[in-house]
Order: sequence, then structure tokens, then C-alpha cells
Amino acid sequence: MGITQRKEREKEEMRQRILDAALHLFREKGYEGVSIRNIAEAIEYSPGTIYLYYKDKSEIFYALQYEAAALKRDHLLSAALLENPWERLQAIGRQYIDFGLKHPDLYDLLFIIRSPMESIENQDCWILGQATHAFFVETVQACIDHRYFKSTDADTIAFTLWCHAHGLVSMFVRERIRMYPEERREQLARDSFEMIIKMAATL
Amino acid sequence: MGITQRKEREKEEMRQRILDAALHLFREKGYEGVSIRNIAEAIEYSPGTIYLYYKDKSEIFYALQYEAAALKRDHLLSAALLENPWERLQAIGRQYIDFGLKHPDLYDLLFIIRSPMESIENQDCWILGQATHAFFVETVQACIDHRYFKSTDADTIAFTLWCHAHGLVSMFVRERIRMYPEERREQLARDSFEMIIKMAATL
Amino acid sequence: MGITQRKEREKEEMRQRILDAALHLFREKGYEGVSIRNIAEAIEYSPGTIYLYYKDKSEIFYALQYEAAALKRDHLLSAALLENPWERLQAIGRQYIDFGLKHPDLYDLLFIIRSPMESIENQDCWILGQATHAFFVETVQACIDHRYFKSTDADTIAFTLWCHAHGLVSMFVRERIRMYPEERREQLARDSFEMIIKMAATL
Amino acid sequence: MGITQRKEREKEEMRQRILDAALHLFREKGYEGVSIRNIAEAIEYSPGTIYLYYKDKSEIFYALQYEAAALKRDHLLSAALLENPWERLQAIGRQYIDFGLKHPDLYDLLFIIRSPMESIENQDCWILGQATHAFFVETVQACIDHRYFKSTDADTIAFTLWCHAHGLVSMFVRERIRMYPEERREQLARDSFEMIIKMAATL
DNA sequence: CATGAATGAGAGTTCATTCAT
DNA sequence: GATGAATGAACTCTCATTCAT
Repeated sequence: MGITQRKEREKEEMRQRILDAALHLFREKGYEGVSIRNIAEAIEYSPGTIYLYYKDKSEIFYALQYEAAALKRDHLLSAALLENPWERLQAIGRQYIDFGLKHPDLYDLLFIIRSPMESIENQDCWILGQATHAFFVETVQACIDHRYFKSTDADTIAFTLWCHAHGLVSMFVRERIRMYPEERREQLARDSFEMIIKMAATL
Repeated sequence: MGITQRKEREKEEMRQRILDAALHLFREKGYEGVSIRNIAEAIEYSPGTIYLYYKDKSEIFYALQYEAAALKRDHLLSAALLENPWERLQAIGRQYIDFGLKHPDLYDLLFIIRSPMESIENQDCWILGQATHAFFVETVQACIDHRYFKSTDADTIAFTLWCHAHGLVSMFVRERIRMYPEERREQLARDSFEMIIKMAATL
Repeated sequence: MGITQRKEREKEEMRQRILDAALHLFREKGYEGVSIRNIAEAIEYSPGTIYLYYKDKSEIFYALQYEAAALKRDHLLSAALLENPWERLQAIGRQYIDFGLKHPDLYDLLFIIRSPMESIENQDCWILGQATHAFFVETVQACIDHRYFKSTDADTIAFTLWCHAHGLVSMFVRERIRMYPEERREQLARDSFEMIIKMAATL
Repeated sequence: MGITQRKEREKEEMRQRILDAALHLFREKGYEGVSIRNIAEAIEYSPGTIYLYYKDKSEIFYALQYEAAALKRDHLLSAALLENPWERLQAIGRQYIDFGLKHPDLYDLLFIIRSPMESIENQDCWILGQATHAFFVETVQACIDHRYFKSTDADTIAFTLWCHAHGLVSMFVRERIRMYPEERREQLARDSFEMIIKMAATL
């Protein structure tokens, strides 16, 4: 019994090691830089070994996405603690953007990359994402309930705010922010966030 | 005399056929799916033939991007005709989003795809993009001048609106809109656009 | 008749232009740099046109070799004028080496490059080469006749001297002279030539 | 235990097989005729397999060169044993030429072929070559020290002798010896060697 | 459990050559 | 006489994946 457990644990550790290496490569060299061979090299195992822990490359990819989703959830945790829904909403937005700018690769993985999204294999990640999203919508609803907004369409409000945040981060992640001079970018992001908050307050 | 013209036309047609094939592949299988060999196969020519029309792969890519940029500009032309700046601004936004939803592949090419952006070879496309963007910012400024906004920070207003529109379209293009049931998506997009317009009116 | 002649002349001019371009490319980028396309580009004609003047690539190659052989012969002409056989022999050697060091690419073409030597197409070049060589052997023989050498084996003497000169030049042309520091190379070549002359005088 | 050894041996055998095939192709079709695909075909493996044993094409080339250098050194070993410097020098020359005539392809590889000579990757071969050359020069020096030569310029003497030997072998390797009828070639080589030795004795 | 050897497919490119026009 | 379009084969190299050991 203990043996089985240990084996199980060791297996999990190996999977994690593979994931860590993959994530590392992903951050360093982008999507193209992640190849089975590269991962194998990084963890100092043979390419074949990878297949003992993951069926194929896409499985690693999904696991990576899940990992990113979990990290993102953790990043929003501090915001979740705020009781006041309006403050909480602002904090969520701030942290969401912060996450995206701090971990562009992970954000990319979650919200931009083209991947076989439809595949059911990615369920875990999907569920996690939906939970986070639900929590966001609920916070908007709470704001409505507490009369922070006159509008009562929680979904549209949430979607609109998300559009802004996603658009903002995406421009950084995929470098369309180059439209603006480097020294103004950060300030612009901050100002735009303030502006959307102020705008939202009028809803 | 006519011969030269015909030849010229045929050459142009061939270039277009290559571009069309490339775009098609791009839509179907994403950037990775576009290979010289693939294109060649699609148009039923040998791989070498492609090189008679485009120097290398990236040139095809740039041509594609330029084409997309031109189409997008054309798509926004009708909006440009409106005299009233506030109405013009709304029209620009509407058309921008409309373009993105109607031509997700082109939008992707322009605003999402990872590509050798820094390369100067893509100058034409870049210039075109900047012109369009400048026109957008000028319209915002015109709105300010005509007292449609109290805020006078044209750049931030423009950026914020762009963030929203880009975020919205991006979710469709890269299928993160799957978070929402299919039958609600379009309505949500419309509602969100209305909402951002209403919000903007309070600036 | 005049027309035929003009045509003939024009054809010859074109062949020469092709050859010049080929030679130019050969000098600039080495053997690999000479491709039908490259030549065509250089003379601003289409690749197909080349085939109207030369059957295939190897024919150009042979013509090039002949050209090189003629240039080399011309280079040795001044030596041929000397009456005294011993002085003439020295001059031939000096000029031979001089030619090789000044035109390493041509020397390569003539004496080093692997080519379908056996092919009869190269006859012209071959004949020219033999003539030059015969003249060299005759000069050795003349030295013998005038008692500059005690040995009477003209062939072996000629061959030995040629070995030295060819070895010397070859080391430069194919860069095995790198064995020696750059600043000493030229001096070494000169000294060695003096040495072989002095040695020869003892024969 | 034995397994590791066997694997190691098998790997080495495979590397050797690749090298042999490469050398074979090299002999048959010259440098241009050696391609990864060709080698793969020759050993009846897939092209990719080659890359499991050699990083890239140039590595194979370097390995080949090194092998040739080692064989050549071995070929000269017997000469090295002779105590008398003058006899040793003659033996070195004889063996050098003998090596070149017996293994024209290897000689070509070492002393004629155009290759990325400057590359440091070829260090091993380079070092080996320099050692051999140093030994040769030292022998000349020893001859000087023992008054076999009056001249004291070891470098020039060595270089001159090398020029002769290299030129002689080169003519055979690159077939310029065709200038002479086949039945005389060998004799000519022998005679010329005798002649250069006799000449050297007068230095 | 892990390996290492191997594969087949595919990438972007270049080339000599042909041929209808 | 000249062109330009096209081909097919070749090039080096990388990759995900499989499988006997």
C-alpha cells in the first residue's frame, strides 16, 4: 500500500518536473521552443520517457494550461478577500491586468493561443476558468445588488469590463502596444484602467 | 503591347492565388499550417514556383498582412464620411468590430498573430495601420473639441475604447467567447458595444 | 553574307559576355557561386537564354578553363622572349608562380579543380596546356643543351621544377599556407623559389 | 555492464560506418557528392539517423579529416624511428608521397579540399597536422645540426621540400598528371623524388 | 521504469534544365 | 533569338512519435 502510494507520488513528481521544464521553455523561447526533445533535454531524460507520463504533446500543453489557470486563480485570491463588492471588482480588474503583464506567456497560454480548445481533454482547465469567471460575474452582480450600478445586466457589464482588460493585456502580450512609445505604455495602461473604472461607476 | 499587360495581369493573378491559398490555409490550420509546400499543393504548383512570385515565406506573410490592413481601412471608410465626430467615433467602433467578426482571420493577422513584427520589411502595413490609428485618435480629439467629452485626454480615451474593441474581437477570433453559449454571443457583443458607447458619453 | 557575319559576331560577343560574367562570379564567390541563374542575372538575361549559347553548365565551365589557360599563356609570354635558356627558365618559373598567386581562382580552375577532365569537350584547353608545357620542357632541354645542367633528363627536371611551383601555389590557393603566419608567407615563397633555382643550378 | 560496452561499441561502429560511407562517396563523386541523404542511403538508414551520430554535416567532414590525419601520421611512423636525420628526412618524404599516392582521397581531404578551414571545430585535426609538420621541420633542423646542409634556414628548406612533395602528390590526386602517359607516371614520380633528394643534398 | 535508436514526414530553399510562346 | 514560367529533384535539418531492449 505504502509502496503504491510512493510510486504514485513519484509519478506525480515526474509529471510536475516535466511541466516545470515545459513552462520554463515556454517562457524562454515561446511556443515554438517547446518540443518534446527540448523538455527531455531539460529534465535530463530521454524523449521516450516523456511519453510514459503524457500521452502526447498536446496533453502536456493542456496540463500547462491548467497550471497557468491555477496560477492566475491564485493571483486573484487576494482580491477575493475584499468584502465590499465594488472594491473587490476593482481589485479583480487590477490583479487580472497585473497577472497578464507580469506573466505574458501564461496569459497567452490561457487567453490567446490557438489550441484544440474544443477537445474535452482540457476539461480541468476549462472548469477552473469558468469558476474564476463565475466569481467575477458574481462580484458584478453583488455590485448591482448593492446599488453600485444602476444597470442590472450583470453579464453585459462583466463582459464589457473583461473586454477592456483582455484587450489591454493582449496588446502588451502580442506587442501591438508598440503603436505607442515605450516610455508611455505603462502609464497608458494605468490611466486606461482608471478611466474604465470611472466609466463603470456611471453605469 | 496587350501581351505585356496580359502577362502582368496573369502574374498578378498568380500572386493573388498564392495569397488566397495562404490565407485559406491560415484560416484552416493557423499560422503553423501555412507552409510553402502547403501553399504549393493548394494551388497545384511545385514548391519552387512560389519563389518565382515571392522571395520567401515572410514576404508572403507581409503581403497577407498588408492586404488585411487595406481591407480593414476600406471597411472603415464609410465611417470616415460622417461629419459629426461623435457619430463618426461610434461608426468607427462599430465598423472595427464588424470587420473583426466578419474577417477573424484577417483580424488575427493584423492584431494578434505573433510574427516578426519588428522587421522593417513590413513597413507598408505598419504605415497603413498608423494612419488608421491616427485617424481614430483625431476623431476622439474632435469629440473633445466639440465638447462631447469633458475629459481632454484624447490618447487615453482612444486607447481605452480600442482596448474594449480589441478585447471583444479577440475573444471571438481566438474562441474564448466559448465561455458564453453560442446563441448569446452576438447579442452580448452588441450590448457591450452599446454599453461602452454609453459609458464613453459620460467621460 | 555580311548579315551572317554580323550574326556570328554578335553570337560570339554574347558567349564572351556570359563567360566574363561567369568568370567574375567565379572569382568573387568561388565555384559554388557560379550558377546558371547567377550568370543570367549578371548579364541581365533570362536563365533560358544561356542555353542558347552553351549546351549546359559544364560547357561554360570548359570555356572558362580555356579562358584561364589563355590568360596564363599570356602571362608567361614575357618570359618566352628571353633568349638565354637558363634565364628564360627562371622567368617562366617566376611568372608561373606569379600568375598563381595573382589569380588563385584561375589557377584553381586550371590545376586543382576536380572536373570531368577526361571529357573530350575540353580539348582546346588541353591542347593549349600541352603547348605551354611543351615550351617549358623545351626550355629545360635548351638549358641542358647549353650545359646549364649536367643531368640530361629534361622530363624529370621539368617535372620536378613544376612539382615545386605547383605545390607552392597550391598551398596558397587552397589555404594550406595558413600553417605559416601571414606576415612570413610571401617571403617564404620568394625564398623557396630562390632555393629551388639554386638547387637546380647544381643539377 | 557488458551491455554498456556493447552499446558503446555499436555506436562507435555506426559512426565508423557513416564515416566509411562518407569517404566512399567522397572518393566517387567528390565533395559535392557527399550529402547527408547520400550517406543515409548508402548505409540504408534514414537521413535523420545520421544526426544521432553527428551534429551536422561539417562534423562528419571534420571527423573524416581527423581520421585522414591520424592515418597519415601512422603512415609516417616508420620513418620517425630512423635515428640518422638525413635518412629520416628522406624516409619522411618517401612516406609522405607514398601516403598521398596510396590514399589520394585522404590526401585530398587533408591538403587540397576547400573547406571551412578557419573553423576552430577542426582543432584536433589541426593540432595533429601541426605536430606532424613540426616533426618534419625538426628533422630538417637536425640535418642542419649534423651538417648535412650548409644552409641553416630550416624553415625554407622544409617548405621547399614540402612544396615539391605536395605538388607531386597533388598532380596525381587531381589528375593533372594526365599530362604524362600513364606508363611513365610512377617512374617519373620516383625519379623526381630521387632528384629532389640529390638536389637537397647540395644545400 | 527508462532508454536510445530509428523513422517518416516535413520544413524552407536553391538549382539546372526545359519548353511553349 | 529570347523569355519567363515551371518543374522536380536536391539540399540540410528538426520534429513527434514508436518500440525493442
